[in-house]
Amino acid sequence: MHRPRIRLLIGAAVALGPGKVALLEVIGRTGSISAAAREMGMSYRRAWSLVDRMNADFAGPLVEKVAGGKGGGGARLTVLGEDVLARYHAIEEKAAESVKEDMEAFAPLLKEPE
Amino acid sequence: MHRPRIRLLIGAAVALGPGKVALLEVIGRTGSISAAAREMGMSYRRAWSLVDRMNADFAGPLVEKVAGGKGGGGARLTVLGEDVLARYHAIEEKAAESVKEDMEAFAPLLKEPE
DNA sequence: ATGCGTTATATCCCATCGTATATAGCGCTT
DNA sequence: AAGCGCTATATACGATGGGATATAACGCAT
Repeated sequence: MHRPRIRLLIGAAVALGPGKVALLEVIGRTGSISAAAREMGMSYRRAWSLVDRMNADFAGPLVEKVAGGKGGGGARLTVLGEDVLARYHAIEEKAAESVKEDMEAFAPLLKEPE
Repeated sequence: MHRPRIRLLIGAAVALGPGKVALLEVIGRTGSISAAAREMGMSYRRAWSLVDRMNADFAGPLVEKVAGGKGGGGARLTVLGEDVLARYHAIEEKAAESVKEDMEAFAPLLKEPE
């Protein structure tokens, strides 16, 4: 059974979706952009550019980056980053809950992937 | 103010978002894919391919197409198409309502586009 | 039979995106 | 000073998407 999910679009261009959120979480857990990229199977360049875009799109940086130092450096979530993550999850959970029934009615309209 | 929109995802792929929904509505209103494309400022090729993908992704066609005939032919929404549209709007409305407060708390975290 | 406007399809071109790769900069550790 | 691993950045290459254009197929109207 395929599980339809929801992506919240904010404005026209800025969309914080499951992908960026997952990246934020793995960065927070590993303390490194490159480690997160490896774990998620994406190139470092892509992970870095996603982080850069997020840092530019929000009121402040979501990820604090350190080049050089102990272990070569690293990255960690800012307070704003943690906050954004928490609020996103709250929104996602509420939306999923309120829409549960409709989604179940919607699902059978979709073609079953074999 | 940022108004949240909803995008429904099947797994990784996008099943239905604001763009396709708008296209469906204009097709339903104009009775023509090409007329809808003109009105929405997109190429006929793109409109047609979007319709084709939707028809393939759902349990059945959402748009019924007629090549040739009175007025050259046309396109109209199927019963399934109307149903999908209605359910999408219901989902969007409910989700937006349930998430209203959180979105208002989320918005100031975003950089204000000038 | 011809014309009309639509659907249907193919081809070419350009912009965008993402991977892969290479290189530089950084600061702690040794 | 040298090494390490990470951030930072540039370049090249391939894949993808979408626009523009051209052409065919279609079926009703005249």
